[in-house]
Amino acid sequence: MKRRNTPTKEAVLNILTESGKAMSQDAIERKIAIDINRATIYRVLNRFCDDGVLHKVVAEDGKQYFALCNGCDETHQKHQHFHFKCKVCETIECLPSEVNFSIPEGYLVENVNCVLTGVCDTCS
Amino acid sequence: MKRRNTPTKEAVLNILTESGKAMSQDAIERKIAIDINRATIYRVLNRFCDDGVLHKVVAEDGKQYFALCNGCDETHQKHQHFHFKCKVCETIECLPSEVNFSIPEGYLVENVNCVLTGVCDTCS
DNA sequence: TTATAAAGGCGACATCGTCGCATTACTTAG
DNA sequence: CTAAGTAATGCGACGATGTCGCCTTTATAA
Ligand SMILES: [Mn+2]
Ligand SMILES: [Mn+2]
Ligand SMILES: [Zn+2]
Ligand SMILES: [Zn+2]
Repeated sequence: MKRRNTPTKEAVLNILTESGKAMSQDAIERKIAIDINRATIYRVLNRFCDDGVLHKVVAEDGKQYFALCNGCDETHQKHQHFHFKCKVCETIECLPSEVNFSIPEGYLVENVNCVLTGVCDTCS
Repeated sequence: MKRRNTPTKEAVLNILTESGKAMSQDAIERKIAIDINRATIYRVLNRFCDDGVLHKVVAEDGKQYFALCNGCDETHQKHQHFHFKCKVCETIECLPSEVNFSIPEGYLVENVNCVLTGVCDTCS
């Protein structure tokens, strides 16, 4: 299963790089120049997640948002940082703040999904 | 808008009290004795959330889970504790571990949604 | 250039949560 | 106790989301 380079991959990655935020499929589709099928965008995004290029966040709206892995922990496959979703501008960004928690004996944590919702600095 | 006492309300609250976990609409519908419409269950749950009886958690599957407010923040605005979802038994529970974070200047946090996913002690 | 298989387009599907509207039933005033 | 007022419910429908199957297209290497 070797990856191939396609215009779609490149376009999606460019959008996410330029924005610097976590974006949903529909936001990417709206922002992207070329016309890409919805299912294809999801497949591209999920492939990037599998390859450790992106990571996925599920917000309170139940939607999936995808962001570049900048300094994410690759060895543990965890992205243990907080995310912030502004309810005004609707953008989601990765916060530098790390997630720290304690769990009961015998529990095994495999993934972390932490989203704070509110108003960002530019919107307040 | 005064609340009324109905068999539906009571049944839903009983289910959630007995389980002691956070439950989704479909799980409640499956567990409940009487037959209640899907939309009605959601309306009951959302009303309970408005009244501060329940709180809502969105898991990585994008679904909403509802749990009793036991010792939640008295303002009923924030429920700043972690939640754990076992990928084996699919149950979600409220953890005692509080959510602590630092946020950039000018940001205002209004809600917290933190879900850890993995395997619980009974399933491991 | 050609064979191989990864990637994309398209349609379909299941799920989830909400809404509008007509009906039911809880509450309370009388 | 009865009846009016209105909260709550049932039902159908809807839009949004994410995935899958199948066939076609295309990137890549032999
Ligand atoms: Mn992130
Ligand atoms: Mn909780
Ligand atoms: Zn904002
Ligand atoms: Zn379990």
